[in-house]
Amino acid sequence: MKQIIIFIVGPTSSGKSRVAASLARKINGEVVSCDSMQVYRDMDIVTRPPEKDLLEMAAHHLVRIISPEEEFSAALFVERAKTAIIDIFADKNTPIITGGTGLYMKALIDGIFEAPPKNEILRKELEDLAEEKGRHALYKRLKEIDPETADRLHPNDIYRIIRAIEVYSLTGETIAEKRKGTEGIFGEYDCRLFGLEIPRDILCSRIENNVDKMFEEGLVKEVERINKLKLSLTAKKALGIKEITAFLRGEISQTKAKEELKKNTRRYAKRQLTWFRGDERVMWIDGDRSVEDIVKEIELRTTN
RNA sequence: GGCGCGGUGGCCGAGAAGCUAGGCAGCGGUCUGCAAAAUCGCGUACACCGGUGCGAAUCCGGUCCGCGCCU
Repeated sequence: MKQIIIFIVGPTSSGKSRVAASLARKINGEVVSCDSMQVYRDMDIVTRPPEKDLLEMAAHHLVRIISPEEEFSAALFVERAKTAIIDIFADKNTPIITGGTGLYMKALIDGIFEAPPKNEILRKELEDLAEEKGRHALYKRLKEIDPETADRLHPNDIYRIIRAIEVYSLTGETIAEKRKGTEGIFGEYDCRLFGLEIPRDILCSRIENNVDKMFEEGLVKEVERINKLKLSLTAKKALGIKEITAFLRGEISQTKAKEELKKNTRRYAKRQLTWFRGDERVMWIDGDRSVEDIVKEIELRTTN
């Protein structure tokens, strides 16, 4: 019989962390965070890692493990998450993977193909080419080497077009080919995916409250502090940095910065929903009720 | 009460007889090494009622509402 892994997904502010920690305590589980930003240390107001009481409730993995100056990626996540899962099973506990980073989740569950990491020189070259001759020139190039992937991408999606060309240039194998042979942990374990569903208006008001709280806790000071670091490209993308930096530069008012952050967080939540809604394997459960009730339902649905 | 100006999709805003401005917000989607990112798609609205035109958001008359000035 396969070992069970529980996944809890949902948009930001849906209460995943609390549910995960409570569930972990109840069933001898350990939480593995699947979050591209909570891996970073020293920026707790921006990334909002699980609160202290939750960390005390159960063991947590992949939370606050690297410096904001370090780069992170889906592939690095998968590597570390797999290690964590093995360790947890070794302790005879149940892994509870929780988080809102859809790509990381998918990479772990369905696999991520073996390929070298980004190559700055090559990327610069391709970016320059796009600058000079336009995005369509790059798209055309991809179409020649990997028509299958090109068909799946929009000609303006320069970001992925570059990666696709990069992978081919570095390995001589196209993404389309590589994808065929990759598998994640889905077949290896009995994966149970749960999604916390919350009415959009309630979710939005929670998001707004959270942003207000972040300001009260000293968001501005924190961003001022971390801006002195050489933030990695990954860490730099955390919500709040762009907005507060604009305020610190005097480009916008603090009120405006707050509004922008709320808006961008709402949009982020929407994109997360789009991501998880598309996965047929996710069992959606009502997230707008007490943590105990939610935990109970997950437990019930996991045991049979 | 009289005169004038104006009422355009959730908001802002152009157009002044035929050629569905645009922006913002919102909604939906895509996603394989920066993903809290990047990227794509989606709205025929012109206050109301009549009239004149082949044709009216655009012209005419009236009604209502808002603003301003006058008595």
